Amino acid sequence: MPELPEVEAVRRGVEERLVGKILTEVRVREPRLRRPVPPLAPWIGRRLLRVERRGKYLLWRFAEGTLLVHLGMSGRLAFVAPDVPPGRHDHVDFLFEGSLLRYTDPRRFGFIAPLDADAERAMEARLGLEPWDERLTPAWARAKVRGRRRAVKEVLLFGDVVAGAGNIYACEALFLAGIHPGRPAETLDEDDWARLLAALRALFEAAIAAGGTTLRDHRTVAGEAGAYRGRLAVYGREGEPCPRCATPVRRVVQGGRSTFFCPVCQPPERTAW
DNA sequence: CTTTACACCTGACTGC
DNA sequence: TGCAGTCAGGTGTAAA
Repeated sequence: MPELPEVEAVRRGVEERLVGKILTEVRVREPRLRRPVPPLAPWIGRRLLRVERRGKYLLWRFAEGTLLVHLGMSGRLAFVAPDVPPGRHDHVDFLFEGSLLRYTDPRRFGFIAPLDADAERAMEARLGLEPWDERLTPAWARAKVRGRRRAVKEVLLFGDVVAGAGNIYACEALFLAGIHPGRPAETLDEDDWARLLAALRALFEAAIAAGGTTLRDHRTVAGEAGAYRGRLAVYGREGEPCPRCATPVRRVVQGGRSTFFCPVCQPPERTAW
């Protein structure tokens, strides 16, 4: 589910209500997430200083230590009234001085883990730059993928150039930039990267403003669906007319995942297949 | 180094 | 209705 805009919508909502508050209680009903939920008792009594986002990861910065939260494919965080009984997939409750933040995750692909300095360094080494990082220039991106013949769409998903794009926004950004998803990453010149980076930034900004894209699971922490879905140009629209040229949108499979694109607005040139 | 395969889970949908 | 098969917004590991 959640890509950068959805995680950012959750980050803002959590920060708004919980910064400065103390974690007073944790209830773990189902510890079997993608990684087992660690003992959280030591975190009780700690004050939450701020909530950061890095790619699709949430970093809960406490006065002592950091908790890393990832929502996986179907994870949600939502504020609920303290007397609402938990449902089948409501795995963890966090109580902060009367506010109940509930973690729900039907597929259990998400995780909650302490993040020490070493683990954070390892994460930083693996992860690409934030879309708005000043170091993320067309020249930097081009150098980063030198020698990689892998398709640009798969490189976007891997997230080691730009962090935060998943399947929806990778497809949408390539459409906005007019770049064929199958082009080997190393064939993009600086002009291509300039358009692609600009497209990603504009797309993420618009999607964040709309509260993200809800296909199925995503909700803001207030429980509202994200409104960006209706603005998707190609994702999930196989056979429908391209909004720019009316050519039917095509679907192909790359790395086992669906890719949607317009064969006219995103001309093939040199493709990976 | 790169690429591929697969594993982790449940639920929604399609076709028979 | 039911049942089997397919697909889904994401990592992370192992093997080739």
